[in-house]
Amino acid sequence: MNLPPLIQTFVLHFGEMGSRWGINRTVGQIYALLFVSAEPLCADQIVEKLGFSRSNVSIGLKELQAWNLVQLKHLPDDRRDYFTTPDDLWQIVRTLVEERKKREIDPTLSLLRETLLAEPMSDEERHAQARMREMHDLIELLTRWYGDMQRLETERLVQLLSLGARVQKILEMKDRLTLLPGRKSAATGGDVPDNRQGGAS
Amino acid sequence: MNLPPLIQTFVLHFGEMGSRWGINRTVGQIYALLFVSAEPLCADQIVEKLGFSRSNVSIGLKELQAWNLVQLKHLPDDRRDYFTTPDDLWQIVRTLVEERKKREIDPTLSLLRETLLAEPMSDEERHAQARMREMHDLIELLTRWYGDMQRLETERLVQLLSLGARVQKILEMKDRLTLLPGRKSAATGGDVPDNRQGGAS
DNA sequence: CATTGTTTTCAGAAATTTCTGAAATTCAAG
DNA sequence: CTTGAATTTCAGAAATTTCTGAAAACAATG
Repeated sequence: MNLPPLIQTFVLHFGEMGSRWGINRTVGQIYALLFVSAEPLCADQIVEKLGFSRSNVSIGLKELQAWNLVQLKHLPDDRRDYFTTPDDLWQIVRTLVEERKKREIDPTLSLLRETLLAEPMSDEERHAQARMREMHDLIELLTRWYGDMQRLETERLVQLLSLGARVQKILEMKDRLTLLPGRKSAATGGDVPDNRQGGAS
Repeated sequence: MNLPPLIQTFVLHFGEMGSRWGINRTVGQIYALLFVSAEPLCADQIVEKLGFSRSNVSIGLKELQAWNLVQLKHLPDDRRDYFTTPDDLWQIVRTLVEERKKREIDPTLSLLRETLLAEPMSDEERHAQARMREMHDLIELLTRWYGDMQRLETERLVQLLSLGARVQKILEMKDRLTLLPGRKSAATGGDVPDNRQGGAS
């Protein structure tokens, strides 16, 4: 591996993290390298810097492309592909979540929905189904929420996140406003559905 | 594998999903099984139902305990350990996120912080550092937000999530209120402004 | 349509992870 | 202490994943 120490540390760490998240170490390292590089890199440069075989890098890049995590660039008079990561970190996060959802959450939701249609043949299955329904509803709630957040402009999203728990205060304020006599419910577009989950523990 | 079809489907799916999230298939299946079971199960029952070796189950259960994902129960006059998952799904989600944060996010944040202290030796490193700072700040923002959410009571949290994008509307309303002359911004954690009959749509 | 520079594919090698059975350990009760 | 039911450990087997080099495919150029 042929990198300045600072970058090497980072790259190794992300290889490690990647593998804990079900992403192979090579791919994690390639991504980390692209992420910190000022300029787009081509496959051979990556080979040179990380010391993997050419084919390994090729497969890794293909995988990153399949995840929409890299952008392709071309230099004039050079037909090699050069790769970068988006400048906008939020864009990266969005893509990551989106892809993960597509591959893991959505299929899980489908499976749960199907399973919930089946006729339980025993109490055992009846109980299992009830649990699956709880899970289904929870995932759906989270997914809906995510969809809403995904649609917000980044600036608004950051605003909201920065607010953190203080959003609570504002909601209480809204409660008070909407409770005032003679006013129609304020700009909420309706009341919050009672979506309570789970119970005692 | 010795399970009713409905449950088997679920268990297999979660084994699969587990392995995509860096959790081994066995552990995923054991967890799924416990999750849908009405009664606590002991290791031998799990062996019987899933058909893994006894030792494999033992290791899997140990791992789940290390992740705080299962609860131990004891039946009177039986010294075997029986395992369940919490009834409250939100509790499960909280634990999952918390553990994942502890193992992956926190170390990453530390590494980033350390890396940011180093003196860059080249433009290459300087640029890398700038990228790492962006990443650090983003993760920290998300982590802070998560900490806030974690602290909310489940009921409040669900309320907030159900609100989804509509929270926007409320914030706009709040903006309008706080923009009225003579008030300081409310987003700083101060108390809630008293209600003016402003122009909420 | 041959040449050249480049990327991709793929079969098997290497590495890693997971799983097993046998032995060791634990611990409550006689 | 011993016994015996239960759990854990661990070395190696099995399975899976990752990685490589050589060959094939591709695509722009003359």
